[in-house]
Amino acid sequence: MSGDHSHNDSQIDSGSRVNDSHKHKDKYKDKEHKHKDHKKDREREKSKYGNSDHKEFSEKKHREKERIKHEDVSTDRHKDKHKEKDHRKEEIKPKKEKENGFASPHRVKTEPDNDHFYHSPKSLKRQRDNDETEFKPKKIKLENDRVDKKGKKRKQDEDIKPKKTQKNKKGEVADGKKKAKKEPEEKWKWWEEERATDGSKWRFLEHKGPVMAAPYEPLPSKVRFFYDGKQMKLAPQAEEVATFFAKMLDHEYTTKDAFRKNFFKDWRKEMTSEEKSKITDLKKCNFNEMGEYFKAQSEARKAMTKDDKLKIKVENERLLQEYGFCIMDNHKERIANFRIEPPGLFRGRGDHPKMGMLKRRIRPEDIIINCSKDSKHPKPPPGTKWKELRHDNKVTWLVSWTESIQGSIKYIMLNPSSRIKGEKDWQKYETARNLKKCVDRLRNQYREDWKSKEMRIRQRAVALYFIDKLALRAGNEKEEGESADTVGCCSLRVEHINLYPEKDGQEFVVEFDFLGKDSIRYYNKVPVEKRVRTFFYTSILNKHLQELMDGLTAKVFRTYNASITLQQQLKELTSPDENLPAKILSYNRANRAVAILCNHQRAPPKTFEKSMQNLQTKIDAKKDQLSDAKRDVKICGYKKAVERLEEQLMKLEVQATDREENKQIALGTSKLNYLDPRISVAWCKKWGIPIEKIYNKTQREKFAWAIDMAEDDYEF
DNA sequence: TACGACACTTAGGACCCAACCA
DNA sequence: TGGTTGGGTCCTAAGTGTCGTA
Repeated sequence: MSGDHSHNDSQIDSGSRVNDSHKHKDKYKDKEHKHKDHKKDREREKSKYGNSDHKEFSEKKHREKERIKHEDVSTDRHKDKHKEKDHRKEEIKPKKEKENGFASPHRVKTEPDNDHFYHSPKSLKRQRDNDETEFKPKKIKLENDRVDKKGKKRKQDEDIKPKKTQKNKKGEVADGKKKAKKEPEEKWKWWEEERATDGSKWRFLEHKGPVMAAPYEPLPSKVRFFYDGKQMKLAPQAEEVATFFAKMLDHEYTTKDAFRKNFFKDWRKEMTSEEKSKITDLKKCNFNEMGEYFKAQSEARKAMTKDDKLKIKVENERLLQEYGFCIMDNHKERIANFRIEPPGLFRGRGDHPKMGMLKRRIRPEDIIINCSKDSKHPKPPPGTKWKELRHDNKVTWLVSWTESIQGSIKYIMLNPSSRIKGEKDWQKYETARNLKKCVDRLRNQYREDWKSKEMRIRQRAVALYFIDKLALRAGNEKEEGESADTVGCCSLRVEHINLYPEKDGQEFVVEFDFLGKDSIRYYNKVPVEKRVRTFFYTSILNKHLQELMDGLTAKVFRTYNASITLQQQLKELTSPDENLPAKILSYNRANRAVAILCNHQRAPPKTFEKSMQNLQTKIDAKKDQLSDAKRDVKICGYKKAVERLEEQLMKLEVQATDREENKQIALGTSKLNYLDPRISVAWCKKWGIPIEKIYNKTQREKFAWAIDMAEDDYEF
């Protein structure tokens, strides 16, 4: 271990190790490599489909037995090691404990109830026939499909036997045409139907293929490019790439060395040999006229007449209707991204070594189409061919291609509101709920493992402890130089942590300071249990986790801890006598607690200070009005007016608090990806909050399953 | 068992547009 | 009526985790 950890030596156990350099990773690979046990995987795949149906147990309550608070003692502004984004991080992460008793990162931990609480996973088990070779929809059900009512929830053992087919089950394909028309408002409740158990993702898939990027339109001749002060006409290929740069002139990217270097290198590849011999220095290139031209175009677009704007809208709508939906297993489903990514310059995040490289244009010849054999296949644009036409129902994607920067595969897939995504999401939260029932056992075990004689085990246990306690990401290995230098729990290196036997009056403090996903800084100082002063594990934990609980991986801890924190915070923060805005503030605060835990940040809005000022002005004005009204009430008795003003003032103040607290925190990511929506739905039902106050339309579509199935007593 | 390819989820920022306000 | 604001949507990068193969 050659790493520079001398500053920590006094605290570091002789067996300890933080990944000290990429070079040393390999050393550990031999021992801690990933394991594959296919048989086990298959078994897991099977059992995964059946998790507990919470409905069955909603009567039973979990008792909170233990609450471990990990206060965040960190308030220090820290070193300017990381620039840019770091500053915003700096201000939000080391939050002091707030009035709601919440400190970042907040932990609320509960003990598992007895295992009987969770029933066998039959209830979610659904099957499709495996032997049905010809599954062709005779009737396509739109979103407004009618679903036979069979009570609110499926019963525990109702689906043990495989249903013949969806159509048989509902009897709709054969005879249900009229029914479908009768109740057009009713949405398809896929969550009341059976699931495939054979690993297939669909039985029938038909779509129109992707919308290709618009072809390049050469610049009008009046828009000139100058090299070394002299006008120069570029051939279309080089010109197109030049316009990518010109469109970004106002962006900071174009000042960065790596961006310029990568761009210039790739641009030259697109030049004719004559252009290549002339254009040898990016500094001598003048793209200003191009830049101005695009600015003017965008201004013109903004200034278009209503009519012209409407025409564009109509055309977009037409494209959406034509390409934005597919037919999957009898149902029309929305596609998430049906457009092929247009060419441009790669905008990696953080200090990305490939920023500025040319993202080349994707042609039909690069595109793989996936659909049913017996569907109407999408046609490539005239005179072209798809790279491949595939019929793989073991995957969910409709279209794929390989991008030119990292060589990774891009996909067109379905919208979050689709059955295929919803089922997976539901299952994710069920796995997290399974973790809830054994989390204490796991916690006891990793604490035991800290004492292990084997360094490997100690490292693994400490990594798990931090993944659990701090909701860190796993931190998979990455190829050096291929992307920004970011890390997660298992790829932390010595320079990312400091250990203090005592700091700010606390014993055993670990200070984390590293760039995580998207180069978002993670800064945190945490007091830890004594034994945890030392070691980190450098390789994949998931094998171990899999042994501890079926379906358990490192990221399940994030989901679990996020959801349990929301539930706990909602209980703590909601007071029955609060009015609606105050309750929503409480919800947002609970949501915020999770966002802070998961380190979800955003750049403060550019107009933040100003908009806060405006709001304050309004508040002041309202206060004046109120005191005037209070004076008048004595004379004229307009009590109602005073009450109204008080309420208005309260609303404004709540709004200001909420906005201030939210300055650098992004709530959306946790809401969309980590919080079991049934917790929010139950909370809304319990307190009579309209669900629209918590979820917008898109979110309601995504979480339709949860809105339908969760009652006010749902327990995560 | 090691590794690369692949599939899919999670993520923040850009952009658009409707509501609101002066 | 024009400008501003902020929520919602789109975009696509950047993660996690699994699978197939040698």
